[in-house]
Order: sequence, then C-alpha cells, then structure tokens
Amino acid sequence: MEEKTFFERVYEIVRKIPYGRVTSYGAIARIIGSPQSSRMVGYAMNAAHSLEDVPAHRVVNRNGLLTGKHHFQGTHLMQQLLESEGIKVKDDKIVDFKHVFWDPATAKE
DNA sequence: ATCTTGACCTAAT
DNA sequence: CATTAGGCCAAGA
Repeated sequence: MEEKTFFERVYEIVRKIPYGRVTSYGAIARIIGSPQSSRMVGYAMNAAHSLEDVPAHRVVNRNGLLTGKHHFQGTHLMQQLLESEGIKVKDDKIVDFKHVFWDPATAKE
C-alpha cells in the first residue's frame, strides 16, 4: 500500500514540523526506516524547493548547524526565516538547538 | 547503462 | 580530539 517513495515520506515528516521548531535529517531518516539514509533526506530537501509545504529551513543537521543555508535563495534567508519564527541563530548555528528540537518520533501524529 | 557527487550520520582508528 | 570509512538512494557535471 504505502507506495510512497523515500522523498514523499520525508516531505510528509517535514510538513508536520510545528512553528518555531526544528528537526534533524537523521531524525527524519530514522523515522522513515533508514537511520543511515540521512543523506537522502538532505537530497530530498533539494527537490523540495519546488514544493511549498516543505519548510526546509526548519531542517538542520545533527549539530544544529545550518549546513543547507547555502542552498537557499538568499545568503542568510534560512537564518532569517528561523529567527522570524522565534528561533535564535548564532553563527549559522541554532541556539538552544535541543530546546527547539522537534522529534518526529515523539510528536509524530 | 555507468560513475560521481551530494542540505548527513555513526562507528571505528 | 581529528580523521577515515562505510552506508543510504537519487539525479546529473
């Protein structure tokens, strides 16, 4: 039944990210069923550019570092988007990362 | 069709 | 503590 591809599953999770919260690639990959497919999550984000319901700016790496900010349109667009949601970013890194970290495995509904 | 690269993560050395 | 290696799946110089 679940004929959804890897990407669609990623989008589904990212879409469920609440406001003012962030998650990591590995966390999403883990929920999907491939804890080591975190690379695909990032790649899926690249394709997510065409989608609107996929807030890729809310997805960061395990260190809370905005590794993918370089792929956004602007230079610090990703940072501004996060700050716009109440998330503080310092030196391309999320402040209190674990504080704003949203675990899809825990809040997944 | 084959090879390389890629918004990563974990474990091992 | 720093570096290396392995793994995952997809898209394209």
